[in-house]
Amino acid sequence: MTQQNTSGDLMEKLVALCKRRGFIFQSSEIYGGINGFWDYGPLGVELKRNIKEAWWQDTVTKRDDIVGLDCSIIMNPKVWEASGHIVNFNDPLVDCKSCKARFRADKVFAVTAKDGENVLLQVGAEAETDEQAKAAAIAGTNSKTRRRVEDHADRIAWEIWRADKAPAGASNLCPLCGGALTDARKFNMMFKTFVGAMEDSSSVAYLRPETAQGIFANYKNVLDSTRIRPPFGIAQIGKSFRNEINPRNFTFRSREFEQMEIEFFCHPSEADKWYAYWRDERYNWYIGLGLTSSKLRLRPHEKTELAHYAKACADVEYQFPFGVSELEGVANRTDFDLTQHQKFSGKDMAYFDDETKQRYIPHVIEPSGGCDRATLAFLCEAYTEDTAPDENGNPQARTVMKFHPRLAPVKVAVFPLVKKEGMPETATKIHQACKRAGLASFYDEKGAVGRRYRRQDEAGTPFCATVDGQTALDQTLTIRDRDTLKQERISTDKVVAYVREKLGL
RNA sequence: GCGGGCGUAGCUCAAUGGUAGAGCGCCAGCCUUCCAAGCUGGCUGUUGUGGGUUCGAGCCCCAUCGCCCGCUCCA
Repeated sequence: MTQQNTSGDLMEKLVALCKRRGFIFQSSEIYGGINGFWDYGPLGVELKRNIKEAWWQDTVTKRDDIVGLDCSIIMNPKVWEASGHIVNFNDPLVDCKSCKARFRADKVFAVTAKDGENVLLQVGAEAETDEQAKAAAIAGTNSKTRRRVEDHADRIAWEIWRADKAPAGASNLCPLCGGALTDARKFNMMFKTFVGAMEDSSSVAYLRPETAQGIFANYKNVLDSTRIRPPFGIAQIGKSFRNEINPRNFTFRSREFEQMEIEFFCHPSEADKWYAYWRDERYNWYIGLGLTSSKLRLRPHEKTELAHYAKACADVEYQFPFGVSELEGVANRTDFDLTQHQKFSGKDMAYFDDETKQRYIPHVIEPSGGCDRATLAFLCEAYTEDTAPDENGNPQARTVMKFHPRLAPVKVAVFPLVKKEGMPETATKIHQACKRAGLASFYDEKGAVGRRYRRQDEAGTPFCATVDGQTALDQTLTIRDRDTLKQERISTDKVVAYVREKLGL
């Protein structure tokens, strides 16, 4: 409890800082906001762009076996029929909490037989009517119970209800394993819209709930338009939409979010190998960008946790202040998706290997990461409170965002120590040189230099270059490290090279 | 979705049912030769929104939106 209160404070501070410094705003805030949607401000958009750029560099640009793609958000609705997203869209469903089986709520009944206060029988049954449910319940029980029910038929009180009409507080039972079922609900998780001006059933379309299906739908196009061959991957970054019942935890569960997904196609016999490869590769990617390994976990899914299409799955999880939650899932989706699309589209999805003369539908390993979740994790990781000495040498509280330099929204800030003696002019020139060199640079001459340092600390700027009295004499300035507060004197014309080297560029 | 808490200036918070305030920040200047607190002046509100009660509502009532916490959920 204490820990959660502390954590809550940390999250509150982070949310406040994000708003104050322009990382993240609530969407449509002037109209009272809208639940589950968020905007990235000037610093936030730079941070998020840097994360996406790092991902693209590391998964596409630096590799020979992955190509990129950018699909439309709205696709032919048949895509979602094939993927399974649209199944039973309008029917209330219940899920078994134990065995994960799913049923239409109007086809599952709870049957209870009571002899006075004595419950003889309480089961779930798949059926169309009350009578069928009762019959199924009797048929499914053991012979002893069946005899008691039949012998005392006149004393037995039957309670039978449909899963979507359960009395308040009553829970339904799984017809297969006897486990508890969730409440009945509609899975209208996809945002629905209409293509064209007419709003009728023939024009219904959906905002994609994942970018993956666009990749599967283009798998043939990529094979035919490039000379890439399995094992190979297709990567995409893009927005997806899910009408989450309960958005929560700042940007963590949003209704509009950005995904970074790879679908990696390989021979079925190599799927396990590639699954292990990508699981480790993706886990290490986050560590390389500064998430500490003690807060990062790689958690393999239990068999019962696996979705129907997955043979194996592991989550990269991060210990957020509000709990351990998923950043990315790496799944072995087998040939499920391509087979589905082959079935629904009638197009052949098999790949013919000229060397082995073998024809097969590739299996797919899917590393699927949440860009906004990664951004939030990097924000949480970066948030640090420490102390720095003030002008009298007394320690003062300091808030600093310790972003990995590669992700920092601003790479370098350039200051004149004081606003006179030509220092602003010199500093401006250096600032301009940094910008020309492609470094995100910020110029500030307002107020005391200590205040400017602190402002940059909150923005997470790794380096501050300060022009002082000595600059005019020997063309050197001080460059200050965000984390250590240490300063070095370097030549004014070395600022770009210095920052680049520290960024690892 | 259920239960609880909260919503006042950019931020943190005050204000018996009776004239909406403070600190910080921000802006303009001054002073400042290296780590936020010096000086002068200035800006800021349909008290989340909509109704209702009242002579009078930031305060009481209802609804609604949003945020936080706990359950639930996350094919």
